[in-house]
Amino acid sequence: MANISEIARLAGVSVTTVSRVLNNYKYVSETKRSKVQKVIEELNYTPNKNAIDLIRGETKMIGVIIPYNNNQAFDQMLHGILNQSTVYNYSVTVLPTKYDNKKEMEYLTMLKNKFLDSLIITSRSNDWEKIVPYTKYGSIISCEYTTAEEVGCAYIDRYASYVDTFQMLKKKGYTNIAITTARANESLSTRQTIQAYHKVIGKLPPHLHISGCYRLEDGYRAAHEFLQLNDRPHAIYANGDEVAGGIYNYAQSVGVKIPDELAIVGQENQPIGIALDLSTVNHRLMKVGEQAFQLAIQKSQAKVNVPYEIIQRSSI
Amino acid sequence: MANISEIARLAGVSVTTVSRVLNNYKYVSETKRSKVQKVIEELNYTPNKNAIDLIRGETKMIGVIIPYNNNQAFDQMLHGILNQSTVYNYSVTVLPTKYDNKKEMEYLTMLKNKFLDSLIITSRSNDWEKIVPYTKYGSIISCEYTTAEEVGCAYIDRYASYVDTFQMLKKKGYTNIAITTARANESLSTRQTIQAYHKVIGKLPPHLHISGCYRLEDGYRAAHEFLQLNDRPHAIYANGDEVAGGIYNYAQSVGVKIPDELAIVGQENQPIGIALDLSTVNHRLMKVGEQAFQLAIQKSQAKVNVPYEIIQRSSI
DNA sequence: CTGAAAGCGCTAACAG
DNA sequence: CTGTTAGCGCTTTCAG
Repeated sequence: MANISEIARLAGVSVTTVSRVLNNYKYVSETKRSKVQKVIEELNYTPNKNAIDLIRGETKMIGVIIPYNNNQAFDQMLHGILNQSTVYNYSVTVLPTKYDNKKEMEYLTMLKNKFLDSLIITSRSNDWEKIVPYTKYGSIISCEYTTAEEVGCAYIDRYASYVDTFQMLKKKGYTNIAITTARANESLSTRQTIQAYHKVIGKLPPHLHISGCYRLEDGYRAAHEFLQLNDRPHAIYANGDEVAGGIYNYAQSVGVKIPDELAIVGQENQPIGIALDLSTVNHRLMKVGEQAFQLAIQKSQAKVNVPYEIIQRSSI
Repeated sequence: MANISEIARLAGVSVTTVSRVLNNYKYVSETKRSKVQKVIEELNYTPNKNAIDLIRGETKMIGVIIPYNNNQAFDQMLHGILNQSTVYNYSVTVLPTKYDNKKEMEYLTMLKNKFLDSLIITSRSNDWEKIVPYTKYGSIISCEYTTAEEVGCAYIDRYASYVDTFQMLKKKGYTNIAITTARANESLSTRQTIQAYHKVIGKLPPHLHISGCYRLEDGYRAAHEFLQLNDRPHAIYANGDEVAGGIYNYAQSVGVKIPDELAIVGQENQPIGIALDLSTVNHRLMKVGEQAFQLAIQKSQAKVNVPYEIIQRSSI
């Protein structure tokens, strides 16, 4: 394909001049400018992005690390990022890790090899000490709070949100409260959920916690297990609305009345929760994504707190 | 940051040798190889991807055009693509158009400027004549059927699926059938839905078609309108399970019995439909995405049909 | 206002 | 097995 020197030759000018009209420089005579433009049109020429990125040392490309690429929560953050990216003319590449440490490090390398200008981490598996050194190569933004000062964050105060939720449940008179989580103790959110439980309710009996919950079927499974306990829970705080929906469905199928016999609270205010009229905690993940994007392009190290909201519906 | 010639200098070899160890060439003496590797470690060196892409003329980057970045259907295809991309070591960049013709053309240019190796189009707004010329610069794969032979397709036979659905509805005895769609006549699926309706049911009265339906609230709105008609529909074929869920919810809220007074069929077999036990047509969009990815990396122009499946639940 | 020339960081003939 | 050299396609001094 045609390149800049061919354009220059055909237009009878230097490559510099061509580069100048390409980049809308002022000091180019109208004669030459139009001549160059004409040749560009004729040859249907488009400058090579790789060459430009190489020389500029900048790509306008931002990477988004997500553990799972089919999870409502991470999708929401991704959508927030995508919304902003189009208005600021950035490209976004999606980097799924499945919480594989090595994969995650490969993605961090993309910052170092100049492929990415910045990286947004929605959830990570490597320790921060492993990640922080890469801030030298580009800005890194986290969607979970971290004390690492080189890393900007757009975060929700999950601990506070969990405390609030348990307090609400307690105030409503629910005593035997169960929880579901995605990953087990390797996950910060899970640890925070349990901490909040300790603080508000007391010790969490192991049989009232089921992890490995991601989607509807997991909710079914969890409800099935919870409901066959001798002292079955009066309320379940699920780690997402889809899981909560599964719990609801299972409970219905075995004739357990919601909320009289079982209260349910989900998270993230998803359509399924709206449809089933489930109470939920909206962590405004899309807003988190939008904020993260802003921090990324500003190469900011600020810690921005995104407020959450408890939405009460009839499942409680 | 360090570059290849610095490594060469420090290791006391030529850049070629460094390049060779970087790319695992055979003919490098163990002595030099380890020496080079040592320097690379010491300097914490990573080769610049832009330089490599520039010289290779290939980026292992594939773009995915989606109209909306928060739509269940397009998300599913994206997830299929993402699933494959990690196993084949490709990167994926998401390109949201909002059906803006100009934006879409900008994305096509990314093929031409060597940023993208190939492009998957989940839904387009420009005419194929505008798009096809870009196949010269990289492979273009469509997730909707097209006769353009330069373009590979991973598609579902939507027309057949719509015909099947209407026939099922007819056989069940439903007579007054309404539909919802996303875009109006500018969309191929909408036109195909209407065609299928014509074929199976007959002329589609305008008041039995509501477009602009994307999510739960739109389903509410549509149901509200449909149910206040004098001859209100006995069945609604919605263009997605979320919309179907909204219809269901609204019907429930006004005491309309499902399916006795109103039958509902959705599309895409989403969690919300499972939870509400809504019948649906599963177009296996994730599989479509996976297929599209395969065609993309094989630069294939094949037309691959992905079979759909009608799932009957209690809403019909 | 214009152009020559020196790179950006890497790969790949080609000639040993 | 190794190094020299010529690019990939563009931007940007620098000197007119």
